[in-house]
Amino acid sequence: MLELAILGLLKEQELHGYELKRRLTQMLGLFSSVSFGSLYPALSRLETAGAVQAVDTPPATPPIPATGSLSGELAAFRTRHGAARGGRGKKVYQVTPRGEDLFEELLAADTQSSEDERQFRLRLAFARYLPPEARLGLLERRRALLVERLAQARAGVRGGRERLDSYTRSLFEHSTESTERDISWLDRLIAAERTQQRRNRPPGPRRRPRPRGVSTTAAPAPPEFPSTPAPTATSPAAPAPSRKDVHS
Amino acid sequence: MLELAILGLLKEQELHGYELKRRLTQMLGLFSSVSFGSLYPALSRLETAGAVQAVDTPPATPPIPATGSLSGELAAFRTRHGAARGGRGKKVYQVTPRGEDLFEELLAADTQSSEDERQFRLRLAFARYLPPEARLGLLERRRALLVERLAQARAGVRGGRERLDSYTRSLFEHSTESTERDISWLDRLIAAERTQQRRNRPPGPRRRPRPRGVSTTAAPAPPEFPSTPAPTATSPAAPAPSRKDVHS
DNA sequence: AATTTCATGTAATTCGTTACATGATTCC
DNA sequence: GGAATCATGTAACGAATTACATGAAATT
Repeated sequence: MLELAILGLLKEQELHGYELKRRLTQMLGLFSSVSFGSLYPALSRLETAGAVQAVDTPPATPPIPATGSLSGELAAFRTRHGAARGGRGKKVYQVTPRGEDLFEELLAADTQSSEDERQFRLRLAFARYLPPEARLGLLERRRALLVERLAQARAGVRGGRERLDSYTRSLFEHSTESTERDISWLDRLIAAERTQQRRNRPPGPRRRPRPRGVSTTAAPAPPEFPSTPAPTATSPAAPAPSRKDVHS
Repeated sequence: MLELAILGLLKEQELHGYELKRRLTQMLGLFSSVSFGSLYPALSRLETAGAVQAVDTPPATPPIPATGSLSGELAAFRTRHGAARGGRGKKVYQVTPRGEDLFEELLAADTQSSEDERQFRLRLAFARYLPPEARLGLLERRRALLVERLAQARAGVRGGRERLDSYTRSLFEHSTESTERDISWLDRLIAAERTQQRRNRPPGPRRRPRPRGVSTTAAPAPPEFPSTPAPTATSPAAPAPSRKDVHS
């Protein structure tokens, strides 16, 4: 998870750990913060795995002005070269081709396990790097999961004998409402995605171009979009195709 | 976290692990599932700590019908007595007085750290066990946190140079909107809570009855409710005091 | 010169998961 | 008597956190 986020940010720009943390925290500001205690080890792992590497910063600073100041020159040396690697200088990282592959792999992996809220958001934030089909799959899996949860939550409440106290009830109602909103938001995204895909593959005589056997783990059954899997007030009337926004 | 949830459920009803898991999963259905691999160890810890204990089920089943069946009697024995504790019989737990204390303690603890969504929801679900002031504190701290996050997210986006692609943008907008809704939901809860507290402590001559020095960790400054900590569109016009629901 | 902020890292701990292993009960 | 379900537990592992330790650069 952290690896994916790091690689994603590093793809766009070379960064060092400290700055990376700031961006992650802000980017994940919508989900959570990241601590140095997890960031640096993650960076080390990635470096060991050959997914990222410290860049040789070309000395934009005057190349050794030879001021005679031993400590100054030493500091400059440490910052830019060897010692910086092992010592305390700033280490600016970049992704390697190996890292690009890893990124793709991590992004495509459909863990779908618990604590997926962050996972999903993270993947969506990097959705532009996904092939269109995988993108749709991501959105649809998420939608299915939310619909499922909603149904279960409602069943649980209806099945449960004990009436809830006001706090639990309020929590339940608010959560339910939020999930419904999430679902219809996903519906809009999915609709936009479909529109977009139709536009880019316009005069295709075959409706479904038979998905090439790439990822075996995802979507064995066709999407079957508007056939509300749960009958209970899931699709909010109409998907409201107001926003026709296309990525970037 | 898990301990708190277990104690809270066990407070209302004696349960065994398997059933506990089912209820937890459903209750946390709004947040997440729980695995046996974490549930049983948690139960063991609580038992070791003397917070819960296996109940001596009074033999509602006919007390040893003396059928001559050795294995049958052995099984019955195991289910109800000694061996059941160490062996494989159903173990029904109840909270001890010690456990009640632990529950109060865990519930009152204001961890406020990361992964607090679940924490907050769990605490709110048990809010009826909190003293009114602590309840208000819980809601207000949550609100403050969301407001703070919202402000930071907006600042981050405005500060960031790179324009976001459509997915990130949509994610950001949706998250922002959700958070705003959460905040105004909290506003309603807080307002209801205040109304409720005024009603129960009606003709008090002193407005603020000088909080007794109990918890040092929370709310050193007075609540200062409607003074929007972040100026940016936080309070949604009016708190809309439509629902006057009081707990249970 | 001192303090703050930037910057990198390690160690111990927390809290949970998945996978595995086993036994008891119920139903066909 | 065999399968599904109920029920309890252990072992190995995972991902992140907090606390600690250190040092370099910028600011006052």
